[in-house]
Amino acid sequence: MVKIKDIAERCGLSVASVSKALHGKTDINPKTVEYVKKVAKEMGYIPNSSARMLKTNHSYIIGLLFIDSTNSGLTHEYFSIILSNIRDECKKHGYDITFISNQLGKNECSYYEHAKYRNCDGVIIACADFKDPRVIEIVESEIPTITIDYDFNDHSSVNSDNIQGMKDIIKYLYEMGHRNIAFIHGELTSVTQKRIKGFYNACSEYGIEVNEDFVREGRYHIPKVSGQITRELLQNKNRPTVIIYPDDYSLLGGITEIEKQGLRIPEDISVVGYDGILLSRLMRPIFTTYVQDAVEIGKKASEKLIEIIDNPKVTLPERISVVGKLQEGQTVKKLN
Amino acid sequence: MVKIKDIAERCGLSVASVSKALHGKTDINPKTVEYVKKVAKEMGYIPNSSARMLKTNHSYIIGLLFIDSTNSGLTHEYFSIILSNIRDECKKHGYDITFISNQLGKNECSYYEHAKYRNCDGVIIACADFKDPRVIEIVESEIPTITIDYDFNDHSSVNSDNIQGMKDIIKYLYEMGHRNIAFIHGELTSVTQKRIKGFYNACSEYGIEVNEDFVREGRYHIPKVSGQITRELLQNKNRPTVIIYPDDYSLLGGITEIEKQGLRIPEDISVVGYDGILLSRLMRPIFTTYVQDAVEIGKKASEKLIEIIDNPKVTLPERISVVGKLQEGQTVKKLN
DNA sequence: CTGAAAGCGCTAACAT
DNA sequence: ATGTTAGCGCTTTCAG
Repeated sequence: MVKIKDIAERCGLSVASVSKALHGKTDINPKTVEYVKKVAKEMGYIPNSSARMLKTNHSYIIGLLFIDSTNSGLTHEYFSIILSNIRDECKKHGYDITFISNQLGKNECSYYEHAKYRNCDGVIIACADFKDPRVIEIVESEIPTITIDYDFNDHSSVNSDNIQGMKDIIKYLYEMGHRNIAFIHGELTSVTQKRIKGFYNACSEYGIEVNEDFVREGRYHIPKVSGQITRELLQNKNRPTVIIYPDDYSLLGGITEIEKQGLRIPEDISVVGYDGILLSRLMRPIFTTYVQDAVEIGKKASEKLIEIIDNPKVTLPERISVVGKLQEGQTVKKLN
Repeated sequence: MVKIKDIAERCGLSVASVSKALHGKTDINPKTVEYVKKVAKEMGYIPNSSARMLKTNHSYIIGLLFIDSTNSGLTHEYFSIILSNIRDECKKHGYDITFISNQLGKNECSYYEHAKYRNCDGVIIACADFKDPRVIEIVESEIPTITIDYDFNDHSSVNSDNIQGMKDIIKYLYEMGHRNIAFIHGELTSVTQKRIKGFYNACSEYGIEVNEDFVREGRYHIPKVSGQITRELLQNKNRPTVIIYPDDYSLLGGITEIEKQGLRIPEDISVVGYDGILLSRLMRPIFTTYVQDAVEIGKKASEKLIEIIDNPKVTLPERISVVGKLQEGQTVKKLN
C-alpha cells in the first residue's frame, strides 16, 4: 500500500509537505501541489481513513439506527426509500454510512458504544423503539443525532406530517360527501397518536360526528388484522361509507375482505390507505391514499445532521416537518 | 474519551498488560484480567476502531455495492431483503457494513479506492453493472469479494437459481395442461439469460413447442411495458393459455391489462410471476410465482465472504446456488 | 514555502 | 506474568 511517506521520498519532499499538497493547503507552492498530486496519482495513492480519523477525530461516517422489531424495518418501502435517500445525500456531502447495532465483535454493547467505537460523527435514528433506554442514551449523548418520526426534547427531528396527512384525508372525504367514517389505526405509537389527533381535529373542524365504535386499533402492515376488523365493521347495520386504513398493505387486506363479502369498491364502500407505496399506483382501482414524502424525509434528515456536525454550537434543535400529498386515486366514491 | 492508558494508570499496569487483559489473552493472570475488565467497565472504556485498524490491518468492515441504476436497488423487495440479511449475518460475526460508492470526500473515486480508503475486509457486490470496469477492477483486486447473481471467473458468487426457477415453472404449467406458453422476460442481463435458457431447456424436456412470437423482451419492474406486451399477445388469434412475466410487479401490469380486456384470471388466461414478493401473497387471486430465497442469498453471501476473509488462502472460489420454490397460488388454471 | 517532530490509541514483538 | 518499545499512516503545530 503506497502511503504519504512513499510519495514524499519520490518527490524529494517531507511527508508534511505532501500532506499539505494533497489537501491543497495555501501555504505551499502551487507547482509543488500539482507535482505531488500527479505523483500520488501515478503511484496509486489511496489515503487511509483510520489514520486520518485517529488524528483528526473526524470520521465522515454517519451511523444509522434501523432496528426492525418485527423484521420489517429495511424491507418496508417507506424505510427503504428513506435509507436510499440518506445514503445518496450523505454521499453528496462526502459521508459514508454504517448501521449501528448492539453487537461489538463477539460482545453485546449499547448503540452508543457501537457508534463511539466506529467514531460516528453523527447518528440518524430512523426506526427504533424510542422508549428503549439504549436509544435514549445515544440521543442524550454528545453524539449529534437526528430522529425520524419522533421528537425528543431539545433534539432535532424530521417528521412526516401525520396530522396534516389525516386532515387532508378527512377534508377530501368530507368534500366527497362522506360523513360516516371508520378509522382503523395502527398500534399506539407516537405516529399513530398524531394521526388519531389529526383525525379527530379534522372531523370536528368539518362537523363530522365520530362514531367511537368505528375508530379501531389494528396493526400496521398486517392485512389479516385489518381484514378482520373490516369484516366487523361491515356487519354493522349502519355501516360506514368509508374506511381509513393504517397503511396501504392493510388497505389491501381490507379490500380482499370487502370483495369477499361481495361488495364493490368504491360503489358500495370507499376505502383509503396511507403511505402511497408504489403498489398503490399499480392497483386497479388506484388507491386513494396519503403519499408520505420519504425521499424528502431521508434527504432532510441527512442535511440537518450534517449541518449539526459542521456547526455543533451554532445549530439549534429544529423539528422539521415534511408534508406529503393526497393521492386521490379511485377508491373513494362521491356521494349524492 | 477514556483510553487504555487511563485504565493502565488506574490499575497500576502497563498499557500492554491492559490490552492483553481486555482481549483475554492467555499470558496474563486471570485475576488481572478480571480486575482490568472491571475497571474498564467502570471507567466506561470504549475501544477505538481506527487505532485498532491502523495497527491490525483488519477493520471488521464489509463494503456493500448496491448500485441502483433506476430500477433495481435498495427499494426493491428482493434487494432490501438481501441487504437486511447481509446486515444481520455480518452483525452475528462482529462485522459492520458500509456502502461503497464512487465518492470520496469531495472527489470522485473508483469503488476500489473507496473500499480501500475505508479498509474494507471484503466487499459484497449485490447489484451493480457487472460490465462496468470499476466493478471489474474491485473484483480483480486483492480485496475479497463475492457477487450476487453474477459469476466472475475464479471468484465466489451466490446465485439465485434462475434456471431451476424457470424449470419449476414450466414443469408446473405442463402438469396443469398448458402447451401454449408466452414468456415475457426482462432486459438481457445474465440473470435473464439464465431464465431464458431454463425456459427453453424445460420446454424441450417436456416436449412443449415454443412459439418464438410469444417470447418477448419486456422490462423488469415496469408494469406498463408488460401491460403493453400483454395486449399484443392477447390480440393473437391463437393466443397463449398462459403468460410468464419477469417479476411480480410486471405481472401486476399484465393483470391490469388482462382485466381491462374483460378477461378473467385464471379462467380465461393464466399468468405467472417471478420473485414471490409479499404482495404476491396478499393479492387475490394469490399469484402463481417463483419465490426467490432472498433471505438465504443474503446470509450465504455474508457467510462465504467472511469465510474467505478468515481463510484467504484456503478458501476456494465457489458458486453457491440458492434455490427458491414455486408458489402455486391461484393464477394458473388447470386445463382439460 | 518547506521540514522536523510529536502524537492520535492501539497492538504485538520482544524483553524481563 | 508483566513491561518496554516500536510503529501503523496521517495531520498539524512550530521552527526555519
